[in-house]
Amino acid sequence: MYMKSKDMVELVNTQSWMDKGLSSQNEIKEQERRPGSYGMLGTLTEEHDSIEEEEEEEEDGDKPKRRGPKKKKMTKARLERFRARRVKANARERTRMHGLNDALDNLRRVMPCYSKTQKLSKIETLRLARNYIWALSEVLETGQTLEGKGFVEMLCKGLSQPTSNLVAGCLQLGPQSALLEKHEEKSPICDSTVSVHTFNYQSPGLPSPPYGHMETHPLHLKPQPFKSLGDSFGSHPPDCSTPPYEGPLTPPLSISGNFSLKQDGSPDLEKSYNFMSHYTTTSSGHVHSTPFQTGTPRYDVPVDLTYDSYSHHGIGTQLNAIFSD
DNA sequence: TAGGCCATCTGGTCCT
DNA sequence: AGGACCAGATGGCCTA
Repeated sequence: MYMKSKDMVELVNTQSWMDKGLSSQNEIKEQERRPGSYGMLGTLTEEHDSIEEEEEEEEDGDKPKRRGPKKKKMTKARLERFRARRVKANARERTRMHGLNDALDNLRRVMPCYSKTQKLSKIETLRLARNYIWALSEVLETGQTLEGKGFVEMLCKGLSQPTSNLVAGCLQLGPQSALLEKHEEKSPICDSTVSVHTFNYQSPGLPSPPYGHMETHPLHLKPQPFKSLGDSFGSHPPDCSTPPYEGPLTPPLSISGNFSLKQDGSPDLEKSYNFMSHYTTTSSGHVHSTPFQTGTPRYDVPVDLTYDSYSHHGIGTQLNAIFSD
């Protein structure tokens, strides 16, 4: 009854995978590698068989009868249809999740800190995005210049120490670094070949470009030395393709509504992140933390680090948690 | 080995 | 009926 994974790959491949051009050997191998994939269908079939048996038992047993429409017998034909439907649904779901991941990737690209080699995790990307929106709306609302330190602090609220270090490191890069990035396709700070960084956060001025890629980031459409956020966004918005906004400002984006703020105006994030760490990268491009050794001299970003550790839920749950707090 | 992160499968629900 | 969306479950990979 078990369908071999190879057969399943072929089956799926002939469906939506071909449509999306996802039929590379690597991806097929990825599918074959995954234990949760396809083999489960066999299990599922058995489950249905057992349901039938259970129903038969119910008829002559003492158990109360099941309500609702009686389940039809799983004939071979029905089973086949069910299986085909399931395979199609799986393929759709896969495609959907790929789309979601693509969107997340696009989001990563416009974040103040982007590196192809050092991807932020999904949850950290969402947190950073929230902070970024918050910081930008703060600029729009108050029109005030954000000090570099303050900007970084805003961005790092609620982020893990490794991500905070990463953000702070990226924001410290000057235009030279942007050039480097252009040549090397990655920021030296974010280079995954450099495994450990600490940041001596000393810039009293404003964050310097790049915030990610010059080509894509809205703040980089006019690559010029950063004066200040106030200068850049004051009466004359940056020279970008977006026409100047003439209408009333977006009602403060309901900062207090979108982000629950403490009295000092910072997002209210409960738990403290109570260990200090460097950030390191893995071969898979993820940021990982390394706790500092006691007594090791270090220069950390003086960010009031808080970290609300959401439990491991689905991304939907995580989104809810992020946007409801 | 534990924990974080991830991709995938799956069944339920809602919508068209 | 079929597709989109969602959340739970599962297991692999990686690092500390």
